[in-house]
Amino acid sequence: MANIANIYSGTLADIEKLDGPLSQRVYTALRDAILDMKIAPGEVLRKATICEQFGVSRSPVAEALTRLSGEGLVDVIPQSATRVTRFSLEEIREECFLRDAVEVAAVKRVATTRTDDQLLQLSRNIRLQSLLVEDKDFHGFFEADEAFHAMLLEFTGFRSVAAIAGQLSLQLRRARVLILPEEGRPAETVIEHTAVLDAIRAGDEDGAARAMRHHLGQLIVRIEPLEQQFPDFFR
Amino acid sequence: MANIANIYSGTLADIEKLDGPLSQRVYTALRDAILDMKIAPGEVLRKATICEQFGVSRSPVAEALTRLSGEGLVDVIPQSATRVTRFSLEEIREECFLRDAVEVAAVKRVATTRTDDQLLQLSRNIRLQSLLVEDKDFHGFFEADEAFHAMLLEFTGFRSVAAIAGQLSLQLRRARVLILPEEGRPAETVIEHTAVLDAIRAGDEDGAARAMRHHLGQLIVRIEPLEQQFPDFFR
DNA sequence: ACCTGTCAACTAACATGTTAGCTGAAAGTG
DNA sequence: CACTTTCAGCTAACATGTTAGTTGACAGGT
Repeated sequence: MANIANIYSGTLADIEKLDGPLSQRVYTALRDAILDMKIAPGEVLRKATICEQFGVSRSPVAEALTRLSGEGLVDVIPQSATRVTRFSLEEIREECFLRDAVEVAAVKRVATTRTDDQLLQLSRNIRLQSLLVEDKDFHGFFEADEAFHAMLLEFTGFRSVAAIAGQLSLQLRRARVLILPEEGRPAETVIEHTAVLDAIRAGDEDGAARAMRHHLGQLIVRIEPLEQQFPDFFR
Repeated sequence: MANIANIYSGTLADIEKLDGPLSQRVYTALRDAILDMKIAPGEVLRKATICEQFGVSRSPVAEALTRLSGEGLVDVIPQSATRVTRFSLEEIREECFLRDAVEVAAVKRVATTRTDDQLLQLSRNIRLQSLLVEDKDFHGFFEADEAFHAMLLEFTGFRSVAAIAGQLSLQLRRARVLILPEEGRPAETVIEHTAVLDAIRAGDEDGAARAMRHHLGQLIVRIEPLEQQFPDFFR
């Protein structure tokens, strides 16, 4: 007999397996679940329920929710409720703009500074992407895709720019989970990634920028139809 | 008899004057004090002391510190202490890179989309900057400078891109307070802002980008010497 | 039937008691 | 004297009791 209050039960990671402070573990578990769309946008998160599920008191849960709220992953309605943030196309377009600005700048820089080792790592990653597409391992492909972009950001020489830039486009990352299974898109993505890498290898700053801009531009046109497809997830 | 624990007493805004939840008021007061360098980098923030100063309990203070920690404005050392984050040149260079990426992208866009009203607002702001420099009102100038950049970001048409981009360069904003009184710099800044505006008015996308890149590039060369000048503020 | 005020139930927000982990000084040891 | 070890004191972290604001259902008036 499924309890309505526990509809996302079992989708949360076991915090026993993580280490560090309780609040950190609760935060990580909730964040992962939200980013992977295991908890639907709009769904209510009750402090008391979360406490029971993790077997912890309200303090660490409150802290975790505060952090998630700061990242825009949950909406706290004062004295009333806490919900997983719904998508807003306006906000997603903004994130696309920012992501484009940062990743294009990164790729221009990398095109002029890249080392042989970096080129090797990137091309290895792309070969991995191809294999995962062949195997139809979409989850694995998603991770390799993220790793490709993260590598480009890291290769700017700014150690944690990838982490900071990642925080800019959390809604985007979440929305991408919805378009993952779209037929043929992963294969196209690999081609676009390859174009970026080829330009970087050639040291062609502007070509790399154009290739990256084109690649990122594909995302928003695939996200826009989601508002019709999943109206409940949007506000 | 000044209490050592209260050395930043009186620099905190009176939370009675703010509204909203207590945690929000505490957060705002602390954040403003940190950004304005009224609490020095490296200074220890004791929960108990803050509670006394604001006359609130530990919960809202804890929540405020959690949020500040998420923004990188304070460092929490588990079970030990909470300090105002020290500067790191590495991190500041990163923020410069990100800020450059975002603001150059913004200015390129605005150069092709600007309306007459927007041009008017920008030129009004620059005239205000000139007046404030003449009056040697550095604090006022600082605010007008920030407003200029915020306006450019807003004119991209992405409503809250200014707010999000602002979060990217909090350390930069804090460090800028230290270079404020540098002789002659404000006057130069006005000239650089004018160059940006002129290019935007001319619809010269690349010229605006170059002008903005040059302007932002001035910042890091002025920040770097601060590490020698204020060694205690750096880690 | 349709507003409209009241109120009970539920939630986050706040206060406070308790625990666990770090830290640095002092005592012990070679 | 140097190099551990112990331990008291302090801090953030966690648990839990209490308050206040929101919401929606329901009663009563129009």
